[in-house]
Amino acid sequence: VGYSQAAKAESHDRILQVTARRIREEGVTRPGVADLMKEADLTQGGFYKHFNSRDDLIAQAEVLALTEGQAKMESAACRNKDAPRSGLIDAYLAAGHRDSPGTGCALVTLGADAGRGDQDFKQAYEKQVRSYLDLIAGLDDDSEASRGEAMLTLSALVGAVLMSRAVADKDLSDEILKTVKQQLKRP
Amino acid sequence: VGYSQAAKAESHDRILQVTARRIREEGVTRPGVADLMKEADLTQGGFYKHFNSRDDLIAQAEVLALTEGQAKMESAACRNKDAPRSGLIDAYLAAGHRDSPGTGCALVTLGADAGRGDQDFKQAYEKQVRSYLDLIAGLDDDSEASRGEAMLTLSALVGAVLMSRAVADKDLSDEILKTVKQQLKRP
DNA sequence: TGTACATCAGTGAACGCGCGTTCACTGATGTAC
DNA sequence: TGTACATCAGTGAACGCGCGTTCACTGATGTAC
Repeated sequence: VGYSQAAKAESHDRILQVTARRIREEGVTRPGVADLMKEADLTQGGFYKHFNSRDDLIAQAEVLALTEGQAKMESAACRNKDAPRSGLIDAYLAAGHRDSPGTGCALVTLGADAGRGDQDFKQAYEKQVRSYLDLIAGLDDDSEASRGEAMLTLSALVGAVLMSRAVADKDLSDEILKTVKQQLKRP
Repeated sequence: VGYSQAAKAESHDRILQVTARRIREEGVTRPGVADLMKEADLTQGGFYKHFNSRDDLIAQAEVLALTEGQAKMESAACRNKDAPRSGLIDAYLAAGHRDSPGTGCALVTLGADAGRGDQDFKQAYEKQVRSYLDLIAGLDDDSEASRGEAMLTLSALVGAVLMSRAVADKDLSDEILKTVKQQLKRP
C-alpha cells in the first residue's frame, strides 16, 4: 500500500477523534480496537503503528474528549456576547446537548469513569472543572459571581444533564433541563 | 454438597448485594461473573442456578443499587428530624459518601450507565429521581420548596458528588462538597 | 533529474488469553411411603 | 418414626467466542547517490 507522513498524522487524528466520541457515548470500557479502527476507515492490524495499546489510546482519548467538549461549550457560551454565563447555561442545558453525548461535555459522560480512573485521567478532568469554574465566575453577567456560585452552577449543570439522559420519560427529561435553567438564572 | 431452600435464597441475595456494590464501584461492564461469585463465597459454576445470564444479574443489580442507595440517603436525611432537607444535603455531600461509591447513591455512579441503558434501567433510575424530588420538596425546612428548587438541589447534589470523585486534588474535592453545601443552604 | 533502495503505514490473518456459559457430577435436603 | 429416593444448589473443569495483540507481507513514500 504505502502512505505519506501527513497521511499517518491524519489517520492518528481520526482514530483519536472517533475514540473520543465513542467513549463519551459508551464509556471507556466498551468500544473495541477493531471497531474503532473500522470507524476510522482502517483495519485493526495497523493500530499498533499509532498506539502502544488500547489503554494508551483510551487515555489519550479521555483527555481529548474533555478538552473538546469544553471548547464546544465555551464557544457556544461566548456566542452570547453580552451575557456569556447565561449563554453557557442555555447551551449546556439544551436538548441538543443532552441528545448528543458523543460530542458534548465530558464532565457528564466521563465523570463516573474518571472517578474510577488513574491519576492522569483525574488531572485532566480536574483541569476542565477549574476551567469551567473560571469561565462561569469570570463571565457572569454582573461579573461579581463568587467562586461558590460558580461551583453550584457547574454542579447543577452536570447533574441536570446526567439525569436528563438517564430518565425514561421524555417530559421529565425536558422538565429537568428547563427548570434547572430557570433556577440558575434567578438572582 | 447439598443445600437447603433457605440457603439458596441467601446465596441469591448475596450475589445481588455484591453485584449492586461492584457496579457502583466499577460500572456495569467490568465486574465478571466468576469474580462476583467468588466474592459471594460461591464458585462460578452455580451462577446459572440463580440467574439466566450475566445481563440478567446486572439488570436486577441496577435496580437494587438504585433503591438501596436512596434508602440509605433517605434514612440519613430523616435522622435530622427538624430539618430533613438540610440533613439530606449534609449526608449527600459528606466525604463519607464521596469515598464510598459502592454503597452510595446510584444516581451518581450509574447515571452515565443508565443513560446508555435499556428502558427498564432508565425507568428504575427515573423512579429514584422522582422519589428524591418528592423527598426534597416535601422535606424542606419551610415545607414550601417548589419542585423547581428541588430539581436544582438534586442536580447540584448529583453533579457535585460526581465531580468531587473525579478530580485529582483532594482540596478541590473537599471544596466542591463544602461550597455546594453552603450554597444550597442559603435562602 | 533520474534510479535504486530502505522505510514504514496499512493489510489481513492468526494467536492466545479472559470470560460467559455449559456440563457431568456430588451429596444434603426434603418428600413419599 | 424410620427408610428409600428424587431433587437440585453448588462444584470444578471444559468449551468456545470475542477481543487485544502479534506477525508476515505489501507497496507507495521519500531519501541517497
